[in-house]
Amino acid sequence: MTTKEKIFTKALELFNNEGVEYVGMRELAAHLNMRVSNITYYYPTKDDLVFAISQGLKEANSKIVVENDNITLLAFLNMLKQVFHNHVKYRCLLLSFVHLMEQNKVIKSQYKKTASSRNMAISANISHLIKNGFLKFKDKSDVEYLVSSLSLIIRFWISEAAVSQSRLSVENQIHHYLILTAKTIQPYTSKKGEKELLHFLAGLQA
Amino acid sequence: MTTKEKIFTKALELFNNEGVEYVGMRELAAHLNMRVSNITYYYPTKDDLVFAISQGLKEANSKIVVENDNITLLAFLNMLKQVFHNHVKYRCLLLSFVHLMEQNKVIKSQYKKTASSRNMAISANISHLIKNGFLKFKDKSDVEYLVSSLSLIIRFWISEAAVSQSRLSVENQIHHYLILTAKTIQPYTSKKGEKELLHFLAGLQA
DNA sequence: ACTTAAATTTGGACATTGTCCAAATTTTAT
DNA sequence: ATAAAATTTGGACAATGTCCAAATTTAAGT
Repeated sequence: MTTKEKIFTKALELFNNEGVEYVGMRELAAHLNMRVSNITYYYPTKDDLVFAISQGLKEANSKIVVENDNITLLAFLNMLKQVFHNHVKYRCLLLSFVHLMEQNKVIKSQYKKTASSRNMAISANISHLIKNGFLKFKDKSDVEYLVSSLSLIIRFWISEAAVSQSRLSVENQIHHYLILTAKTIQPYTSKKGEKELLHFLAGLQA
Repeated sequence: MTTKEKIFTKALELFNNEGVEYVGMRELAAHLNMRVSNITYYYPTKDDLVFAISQGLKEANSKIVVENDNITLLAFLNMLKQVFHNHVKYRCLLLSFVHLMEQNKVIKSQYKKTASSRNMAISANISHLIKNGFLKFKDKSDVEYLVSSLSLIIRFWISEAAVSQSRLSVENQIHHYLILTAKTIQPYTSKKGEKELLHFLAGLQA
């Protein structure tokens, strides 16, 4: 493992445990048996380090979220499950989300792209799920608002969990918000869709 | 206006505009034609100042959220609308939400109370809305998850808006998330409930 | 093997932050 | 008018992220 990778890994670990804002460069350096300016050689500013981590999340998610015309509702929900797990691995980012947006302009512009492409990916998947008979909508604008709802849950569930559900294990937190996600979709399912949705929920208990 | 109130007001203004973390004590003092240590006389630490502001939001919301057995769905939605407006007035708090939770233990314990009492208030209102024939649920657990969904939207809509909807005016942002809230409730409305809900949505346009 | 250049690591400096305190000043009460 | 209390002030402190010149290690060419 290169020095740069060691820094990345230890930073992610400490940031996740204590919060990005509460891990100083000196503390990070101490954990690495390194001097501070050695870190700044690879990552000139703390923002650069955070940005690198955000790229890590982006890559991890890009491996999961795939465009697929033949997607099923079950596959869609399982995809979200994997995204949730990635969010746990990179939770420091999501917990400092708005703060990072305000502070770090590179992350902000980067994120805007990610956000809109995610929204489009969700929209596309919803369209496919309609076409494939898993979902049905009375009103066209309902689709748009379902996408908004899902975006909100996906982006902020871990923040909510940190505040309200910290007594639960990580696994149970994920379950809770996956159920919430499924329930949000449920009103728009067809018979076929609801069957898969219930199957997904049953699978969560096992 | 007392010195303490002047500090409070100016701090809220600057915090809202620039973010809590990006307004230093010296900058705040300069805007007040005051020395830093004069602020710390009234608010020994910045946390104390932030806590005072959080109390302001709490009081503002407590005036709105009332227990009412005869509540209608329209009244419930209008209550949420006022809460949303309060959130705009105190947006610095909600934007730094998770960050403040981690850092400021007084705010954290304070918030946990507020959060659970809010959840209970929403739950109580939903129960009344069921009893009064505006909502109906097939599954009992659906109630619990609707409450969770509403909590999530209420708490994080402004964070989402700051990132994704910053091009919209504040008024339009509020509209967007009120519609989202209404759509979240819609699947569980009775005929009577849906009528009021549509009336509320129509009122938003005017 | 020796020299040179590049890459890496180091210690110390800098400005900025929130916090704190003793002294000075203003206000209030007697 | 005087004493006490409340308020305001300037300056200090440790901690933070950032930066830079010098020292050290590594790699490459002869």
